[in-house]
This record gives sequence, structure tokens and C-alpha cells, in this order.
Amino acid sequence: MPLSRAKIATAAIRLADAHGLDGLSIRKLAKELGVGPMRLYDYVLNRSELLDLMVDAVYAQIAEAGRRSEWRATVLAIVHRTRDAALEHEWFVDLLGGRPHLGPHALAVGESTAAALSEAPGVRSVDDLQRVVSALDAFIVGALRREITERRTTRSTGTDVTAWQTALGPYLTRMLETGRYPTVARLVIDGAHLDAEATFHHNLTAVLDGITSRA
Amino acid sequence: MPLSRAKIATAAIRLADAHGLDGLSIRKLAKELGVGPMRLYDYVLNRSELLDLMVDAVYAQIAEAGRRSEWRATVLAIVHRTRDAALEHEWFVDLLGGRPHLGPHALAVGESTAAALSEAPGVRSVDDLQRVVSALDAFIVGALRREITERRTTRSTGTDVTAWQTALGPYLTRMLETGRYPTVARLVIDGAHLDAEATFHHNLTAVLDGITSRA
DNA sequence: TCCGTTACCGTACGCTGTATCTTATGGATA
DNA sequence: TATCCATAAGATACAGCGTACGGTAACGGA
Repeated sequence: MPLSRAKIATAAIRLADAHGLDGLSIRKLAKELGVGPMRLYDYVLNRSELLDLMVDAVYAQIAEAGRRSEWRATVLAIVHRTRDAALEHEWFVDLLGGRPHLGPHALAVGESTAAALSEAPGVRSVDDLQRVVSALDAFIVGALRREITERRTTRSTGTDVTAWQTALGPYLTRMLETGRYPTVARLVIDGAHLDAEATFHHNLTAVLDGITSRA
Repeated sequence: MPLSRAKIATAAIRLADAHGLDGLSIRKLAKELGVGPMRLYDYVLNRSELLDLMVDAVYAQIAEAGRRSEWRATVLAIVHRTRDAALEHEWFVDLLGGRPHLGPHALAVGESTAAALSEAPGVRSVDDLQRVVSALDAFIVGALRREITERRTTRSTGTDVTAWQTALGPYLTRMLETGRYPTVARLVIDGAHLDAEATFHHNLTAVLDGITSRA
């Protein structure tokens, strides 16, 4: 079987899922495929084009979200599927917003969301649509990056409060105990128990309300 | 003059401003400072701690935004100052949301925003505050990444429509001409003229409305 | 004057992406 | 069947990266 962009992409994704984006190198990927490193450059121009390939493969996964009858249901389905993909492929958020995503599946997802949003109340002109799309996209990118980052740190330190304090603590707990950051301290101490998905959904609907209510 | 964390940070920021994060290496930075590369490891643990240093220096710049009497004015001042900093130091957005920002100045900025938001209507519990803070933060991260990314691509291709088409075009224009992405095509063609700052401000207020109006 | 300690420095290792030159292979033609 | 060419595969090499480590020089105290 002669190697192909698709095979390269799936192998790269498997590697990145396991070891992160830093653990994915052209050489390791080639070794995984039983090939010399330079072989890959017959199918891919750059390392960054390889990343583009991986990103669009994820978008293909996201694009499977079908269209609903209501615009809001469509948007929610796409966004939640995006979140699922990000949780499955954490490296995805490292690439999110970093460069424009122009692969065919990324465009398809963009088309679906934009089409749905164009039916939202208050979206009358193309400019309105532009603003709404960019606002929603910004929220998604930021929220997913936040959530994955938090997940990574809690995984490396543990969720237990005392373990967390001993890991991050020598510095952060001392900082918080200075009393200069009372609100932040309250947030860190009291607010760690919220469910991530519920928070995401809550904020998503709040943002949707905010950007579609006004003209 | 004996070298210090502050001197290292400012030199690193100057380098990153000029050549981006990829153009900033320990070796180049050391050469810029007239020192052997390993000298820097007496002041900084890692390359990533160096990045943390740079990030917190930017937060120091942001923290100069004074408190206003109204919570909303305070938040707007901080966020717009953040945007100014991001436009001045484009590498900043590459680090935004990538790892938790726990430097003293980052905490100070977080404290100011959280304190202001705690006075917003509809924010009654710590959980409410947690949600509002994370939603706003997500929007900022995503919006700034988006804007800087767009700025970079237009800088490398030019804002002229035909130049843009010839640069990105062979692929993207062909994609858009397939007719499979009509809404996206409309957005790309008609929607390029919007003012970035105005859009940012518009979306920011919309998001603030959305997340503070409901309980 | 001598020694112990501390601060500094250069060298070296393993890794990265990728350009280039060399070799093998397979199919078509004489 | 023998030959040749095109094309695919490979190996090697280069410049750069972060950083571990061993040696050296300077300096303060006995």
C-alpha cells in the first residue's frame, strides 16, 4: 500500500493525540510509517501543510453534524461537535485561530454555521453576518483553548486541592495569600467545582443571545 | 551592567516584536545581549519561563489601565488596552490561552477585571462570576487571535483584492467558485471592508450584554 | 600565601526541518 | 530478450535549536 495524504494524516493525528504537537515530528511520523523522512515531502510541502491536513481531517469529523430545522439548533450542534473534537484531539486547539483554516471541510463547516446564523433574528446585512460569525468564532476558539489548557494543568498536577497547592502552590498560593488578589483568590478556591460542559453551554447560549438580539 | 531578568525580558520582547516568536531563540537572544547562550539559564529556568516573563511584562503594560467608577467602563478600558498590547506585540496572541498566566501583573489584571465584573448586574454568586469571567476571557482570546491572524495574512498577501486572489487565489478562489460555499463566498467578497476596531468593540459590548443580562 | 567557594563559560549531545545528491526499480521500446 | 530512460526511494548532510555538563577563573577568608 503506497502511502497517501490520508494515511499520513491519520498517522500524524494518532501521534499527536498520544504525545501532543511537540511529540509529532516529521522523522517520528516517517518512522511510524516505515519510511524515510524525506518520503513525506512527496505528499506534503511543509510541516505546516501537514498540520493543515490534520486540521481539516478534524473538520471533516465536525462536518458530520447534520443541519437542523432551527438555525439555533444547527449552530449548537456544530459547536458542540467542535468541542467534542477538541476534547478528543487536544492539539487541535493549539492550531485554533493560529492560521486561517481553508481546507474543504473547514469551509463546509464555516458555510453551515454562516448559513444558519444568517437566519438568526437581527442579522439583516452581510456586515451583521460578518460580525456575528466572527464573534461566535472568537468565543469558540477562546473557550476551547481555555478548557483544554485547564484540563492539561489539572492533569499534570491533579485535581485534589492540596496536591494542586503543592504543585502550583509554592508560588501561586503565596501570591494569593498576599491579599492583593482577593477576587481571584475567591474564584480559584470556590470556583473549581463547576462542570466544564455546563459552563461552556451556558456561556455559548449567553453569547448567542448577546450577538443576535441587537441589530 | 550585570544582566537581569528585566533586561533579558525587554531584549526578548524587542526580538519577538521584530521577528516573531519563531525568530526568538535562546542563542539569538544571548548574542543580542553579548553573552554566551548558557548565561541566560542563570536567570531563567527554561525557554518557556522566558516566555512567561515576556507575557507578564505585557500584562504590566495592560495593568496601567486605571479603575473607572462604572464597572463597564473599567472592563472596557482593560480590554481595549489588552487589544492595544496585542497589536503592538503580535506574538502575545500566540501565547494567549496557551498556558495559564500567573505572573504578578497578569494576576493584577485578572483581579481588576474580576472585581469590576462582580459588580455587574446579574452576577450574584461566585459561580456567576466564574462564568462571566471565563466567557469574557474566551472572547478576548479568540477575537484577538482572529484579528492578528487576519492582519498577518493580509500583510503577507496585500489587501488589494486581485493581489489577494492571486496569492491565496489559485486554491481559495477555485474553492469559492465551486458554488458549494455561497455564504462564505459572500462573506469573503463583501465583508472585507469592516473596520477591525469597530467590529471588536461592537462584539465586545454584545458579549458583555449577553453574559451580564441573564442571571 | 594558600585554599574553598562561587560565578562564569565553552563545548557537546541529541533533536529538529529540509535541500541535495545517489541509487534502485520498473516499464516501454529496439 | 536486452537496453535505456523516467521515476520513485533513499541516504547523507546542513544549519539551527534547547540545554546538560565539565572545566576555569576570580574572589573572599584564614
